[in-house]
Amino acid sequence: MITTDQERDVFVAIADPTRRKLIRLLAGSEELALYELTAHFQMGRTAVSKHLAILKEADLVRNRKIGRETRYRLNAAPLQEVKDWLSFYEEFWTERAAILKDILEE
Amino acid sequence: MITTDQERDVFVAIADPTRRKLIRLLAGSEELALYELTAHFQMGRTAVSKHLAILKEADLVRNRKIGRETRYRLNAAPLQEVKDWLSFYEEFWTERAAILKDILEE
DNA sequence: ATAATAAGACACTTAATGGTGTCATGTCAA
DNA sequence: TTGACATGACACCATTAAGTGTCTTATTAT
Repeated sequence: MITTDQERDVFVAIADPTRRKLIRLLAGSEELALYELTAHFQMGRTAVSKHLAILKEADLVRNRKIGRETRYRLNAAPLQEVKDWLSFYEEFWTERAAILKDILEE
Repeated sequence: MITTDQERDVFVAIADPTRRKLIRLLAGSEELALYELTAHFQMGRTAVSKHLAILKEADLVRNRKIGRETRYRLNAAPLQEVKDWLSFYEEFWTERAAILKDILEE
C-alpha cells in the first residue's frame, strides 16, 4: 500500500529564506500572482513556483486561477503549530526562568 | 578569501524532527552525554553526533567534555529569533484579526 | 596492564533540495 | 486570428543532507 505522504511540514516550509520572503510578501498584499512574486527574486519563475508548492503543501499558502494567472494568498494559521512548539521552550530562555533556576540550584 | 561561513541557522536547525527530539530530550535533563542521547534513537551514534553539531552551530546546544564522554546541554535562547519572526504574523492567524479584517472589507 | 567504553574524524552512499531550461497549453489584447 | 503572456509540467543537474561503517584516540574499570 502506498500512502500518498502529504507531509504538510510547516517547520521545513519556513526553514528556507526564499520561502520566508514569499510569506512576507504575501503578508503585505491581499493576493499576488506568480509573475509578480517572481519579480522580487533573482531566481527564475520555475524555482519560485516550486517554493510556493512547498508552502502550499504546508497549507501556508492558497492559490486560485484568475484568467491566465495564478494568484497566491497567505494562510498564516499553520504557523500556530510552530508557536505551540515554541511555547514549551519559552521558559528555558526567559530571563525570569534563568534567575529562578539559579535560585533553585543554590 | 574564504569566509568560514558559520551560518548559525536556527530555522534549519529546528526543521528536522530528530533535532527537535534532541532539543526535547535536553530540555528534560540538565546534561546528557552523546551515548545517552543516541539510546533514544534508532540511528547510529555518528548520525546523532552530526545532528548535535548542527544544533551547536545554531547555538541551541552547548557541550563540554567530562572524562571520556561529551555532555550536551540545551541553550534555548536562539529560539527567541523564531518567536520574533512569528510574532509579526500572529495577527494574521488570530480569530480576532480575521473578524476585524472581514469588517474592514465590508 | 589490559579490556571495554565514548567519542572524534573520515570516507562513502543515497536521497532530497534548489536551481536551471524547454515545451505545451490556455488566455488576453491588438 | 495572431502574437504575446502566464503558467504547468517535465527532464535535468549540482549541491547538500542524512545516514552508514571503520579506524583511532582517550579514558575508565578490572
